[in-house]
Amino acid sequence: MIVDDLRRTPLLTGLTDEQLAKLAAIALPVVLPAEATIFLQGDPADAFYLLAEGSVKVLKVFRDGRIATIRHVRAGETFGESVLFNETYPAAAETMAACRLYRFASDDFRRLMLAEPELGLRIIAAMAHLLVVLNQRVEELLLPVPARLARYVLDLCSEQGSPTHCRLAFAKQELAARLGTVPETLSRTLNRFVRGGLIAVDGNAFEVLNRPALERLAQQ
Amino acid sequence: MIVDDLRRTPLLTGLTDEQLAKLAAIALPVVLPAEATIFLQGDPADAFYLLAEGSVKVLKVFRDGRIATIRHVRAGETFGESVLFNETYPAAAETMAACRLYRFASDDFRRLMLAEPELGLRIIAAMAHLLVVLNQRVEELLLPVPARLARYVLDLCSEQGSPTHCRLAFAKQELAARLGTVPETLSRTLNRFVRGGLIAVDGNAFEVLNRPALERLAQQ
DNA sequence: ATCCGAGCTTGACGCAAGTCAAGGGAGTCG
DNA sequence: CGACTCCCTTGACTTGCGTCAAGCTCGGAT
Repeated sequence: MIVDDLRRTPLLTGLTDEQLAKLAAIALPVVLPAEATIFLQGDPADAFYLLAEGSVKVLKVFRDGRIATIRHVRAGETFGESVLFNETYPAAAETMAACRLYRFASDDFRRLMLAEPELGLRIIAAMAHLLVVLNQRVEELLLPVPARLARYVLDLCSEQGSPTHCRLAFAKQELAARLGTVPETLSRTLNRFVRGGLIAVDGNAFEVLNRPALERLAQQ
Repeated sequence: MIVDDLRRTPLLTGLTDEQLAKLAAIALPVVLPAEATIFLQGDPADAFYLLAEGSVKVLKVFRDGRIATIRHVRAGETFGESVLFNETYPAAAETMAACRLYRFASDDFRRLMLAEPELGLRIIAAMAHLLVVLNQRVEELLLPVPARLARYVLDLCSEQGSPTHCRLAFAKQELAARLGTVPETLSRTLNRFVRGGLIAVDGNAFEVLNRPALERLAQQ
């Protein structure tokens, strides 16, 4: 049931059943397998998406084939919101796993927003969050790789609710792309952290051993 | 007159006099000299701003004193919009010249937005634009300095309406910060461009001599 | 078991770009 | 007119990180 998916979305909690129903009326369910392209950078943009289940990455592809991941989208989050007032997508999106998502046509959504101002507030909240994420990304890219990695590990821990343990949900090369670097450099940096006693690594599981040092590194 | 300033803002064109009056009612005029700090990164965020006159830069300051400019705000643009749903500012803002600006308290604005959904659309448009800018910034930072400079020069030309000529409105060290680099590197890169016959430089005025080559460079 | 391939790691190397230090205008002040 | 400052430039040096090229490990297919 579409409304149930919408209700489960953090962004939309607190909306009335009536509001959710109106939203559901313009939501187009989409099901995609893993590694599917949802849109490419520069594509004409006429819709944004809500990810109900699965996992998606937003990325930039460069002329020389390099790929940089901007963000990983998790279930319950939206992506492509900027299209509400842009004519092309500023980045590409592709699925990392099988996904269920909902597509909202910008026109429909804009119309609905005028009738339900509350929805506008929600979208603004989503965009504000995105702005914060992008701001972080800009800040990170101005920092050396070890700082980026330290930040990522600390964030991952707090996200997974443990002060010291966390687990990567994807391959390390994926993490390298997310950090704006390459697998070789990630491997070396991780190694240096381990030798320095900052963290312990077991496959995709990380353990923070020296949080203060890691936090110091994250600052720059 | 506040309403006149608002009417001149591209973002707000098309609003009715009544809507503008309501906006004006919650706008707090602020006058600042050059080089004044408007807010710092991490400051509690309870307002965003519309720049009526002057020029402002949004920047990040790092522990080691390095400064990176995120964007230059020109008259008629807003900044700090993300605070509508965030509790702190993600970057700092300071004036580059004497400025007249209007401060909008987030609470006031949110209230007004529910009464005037149209305003929500405008703010969403502003945020969508910001998202595009930040996206560009992320993309740029993944490119080498010459590519960033090439992009900047090309953008500056098109912004100033000439295919070949443009003029920098501020010191070169300011440009270096905007490009995420240092004056020395900018100087050398500029020099290489000149020696390669890509551009001519006279003080703060640039002339594009070989646009195709510059565009190729801008790609990567 | 054996083979294979994907993902990860390691080493050697090169280059882009940052740092440090010094020197050159150009404008402004006394 | 010098002296000061600010901005820009130049040179020499250092280093972080990407590239290229091997190995390594481990899980799946046969």
